[in-house]
Amino acid sequence: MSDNDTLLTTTSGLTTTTSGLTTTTPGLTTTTPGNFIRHIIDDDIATNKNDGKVVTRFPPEPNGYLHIGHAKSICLNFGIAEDYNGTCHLRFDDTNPHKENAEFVQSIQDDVRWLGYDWGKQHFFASDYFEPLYDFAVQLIEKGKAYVCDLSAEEMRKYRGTLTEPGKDSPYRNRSAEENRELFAKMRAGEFADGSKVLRAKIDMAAPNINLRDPTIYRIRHGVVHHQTGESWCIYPMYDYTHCLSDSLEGITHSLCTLEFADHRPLYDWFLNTLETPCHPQQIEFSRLSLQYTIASKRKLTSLVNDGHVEGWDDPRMPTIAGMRRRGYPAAAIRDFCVRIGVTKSDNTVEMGVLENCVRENLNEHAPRRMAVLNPLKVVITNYPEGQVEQLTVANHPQNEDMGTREIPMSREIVIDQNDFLQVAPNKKFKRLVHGGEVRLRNGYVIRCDEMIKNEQGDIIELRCRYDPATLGASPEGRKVKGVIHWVSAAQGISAEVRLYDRLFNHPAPDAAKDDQDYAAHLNPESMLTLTRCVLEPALGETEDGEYFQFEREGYFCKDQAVTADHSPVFNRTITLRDSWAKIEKQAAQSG
RNA sequence: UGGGGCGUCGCCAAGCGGUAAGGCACUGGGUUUUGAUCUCAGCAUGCGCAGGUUCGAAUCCUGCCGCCCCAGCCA
Repeated sequence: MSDNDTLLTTTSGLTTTTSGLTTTTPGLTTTTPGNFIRHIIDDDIATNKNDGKVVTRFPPEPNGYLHIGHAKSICLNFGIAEDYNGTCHLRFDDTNPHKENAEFVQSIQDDVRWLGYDWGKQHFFASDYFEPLYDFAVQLIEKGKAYVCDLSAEEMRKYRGTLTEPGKDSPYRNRSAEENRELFAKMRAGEFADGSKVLRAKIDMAAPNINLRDPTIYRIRHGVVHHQTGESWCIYPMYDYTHCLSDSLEGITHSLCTLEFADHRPLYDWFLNTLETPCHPQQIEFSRLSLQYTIASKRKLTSLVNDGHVEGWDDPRMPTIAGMRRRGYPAAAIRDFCVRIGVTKSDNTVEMGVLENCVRENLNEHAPRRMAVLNPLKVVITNYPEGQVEQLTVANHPQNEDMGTREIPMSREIVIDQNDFLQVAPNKKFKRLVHGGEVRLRNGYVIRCDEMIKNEQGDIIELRCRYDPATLGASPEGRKVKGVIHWVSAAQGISAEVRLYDRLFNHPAPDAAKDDQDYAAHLNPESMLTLTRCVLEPALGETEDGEYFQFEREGYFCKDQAVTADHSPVFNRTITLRDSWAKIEKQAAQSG
């Protein structure tokens, strides 16, 4: 995959439910919407092409972490393999040791596995084929279809011609097979300096498709230690040459890649037609994914990390798989997203709302509910017995009894969120607590605010309220209390740090300006807000990293691996709850 | 003035000659001890434009227009 690339893709038959065809293949029933690639495969199976087998592959280059665009490709390739009872290989396209490393190889494996896919024994490296690839090159030379060229990179560019003018033959184009074989052997033996020679396919310097103007297939690279092959090679094959042959060697039937490789297909086919190979996979191109408010170019993601704009590849604001995992996005939500966006050949930019909807939908169903106060305001219940602590039994999920219950303590002093109290209601739709008004404590009693205590600056620092003992699990007598707010008993609550995340960029297309500089100017300065005085209900005291919850009325949160200096837990806000109040507030403000 | 790809609702996306699926978003109603969830309803006489073929065209033909990709010894 490329440097600027976004890979993309969709669909998978995992646990997602979407409308669409229900295909029953031996052993499994899935509901995965069809797409043009699946239609092609259906036809191939109908005509018994490849003996009805389906073998795909996900071929990342280990030069960075996987991002949401790769998720599309992973779901497409592994999803198809699953649905057609085929296999999907994980193959690292590691032909450029200069940019690749073992950390990336590891992270890619972790991410694919986390997404829910298993390549079984089908784990390969293009570098596994360096020896056979070398032999194929010799075969090309013997057929008079490749030659060693001494032109410099710059000269080669001049000889290549332009988009509208044909190129011209290299003066080295007609070397004999013997001479080429000898020269190529010396290239491998390390007798030539970097850049002094390359091996080129001999095709057609006047081809309208520039990829066919005698493309380079081997270059010399001394002094780099390849993460898999060490220093055993000083010549490395190029992508176009390596990919098709690797596919063939592995018996891939359908080689799915992104649109920009469509121009390379003639080359893909040329190598396979020219050489004696095991099989001829079919390359099919689909469009990459663009997600609003994010960038998906590995080059730029790398610079976000290296320039310190984020804290690492797994920063919760990053559109990387690792970042989304740490942010708390469930793998199933990402898979669902990949199914929903579809697979086509048209350019597309998906709105963040689609991904967010997938995350909320999944979390709403699976996240246990808890109460947590992010911006605490002390409340003393004046008529509540001093020293008394009640344990209230509350449901972990309002719509799913199977998720059980938990106990939450209630006492004379509690904390509520500062945003849930206003001295005077700003409009008639406001239904939280106001001075002199009533509100229900979620899962608890109805309280009335009698008094506000302020500091010298006039800030409200404490509320004095009374509770109605008859309102636990019951409506109050003769009046309606519409508002419900969350709270935590002050003495029993545990302190925590909560990180509120927002989009990394404040421009829908930070990538739009093609120059690599611009995107940084669109970084959202408020993409992370850290709250350090949060109070969580006791049940949140023992949680594992990665465990997620809905903090009622606030959003979905996930326990982070970090811990504060005083050993308090840290939670990341995955996403807020849908907020129709924000809209009402705006309208109310306009209409009074 | 080269080659390749693409244009169906704000964003995705079905459709493959028989009279515009679905999702997200949005709007309005109902339920609700999360302003959440859930639920009901609405949301393209129209498929880049213009002609043509046909009883019938988003689907076929012709011609335009627009957008994306390609001149790495990157993938």
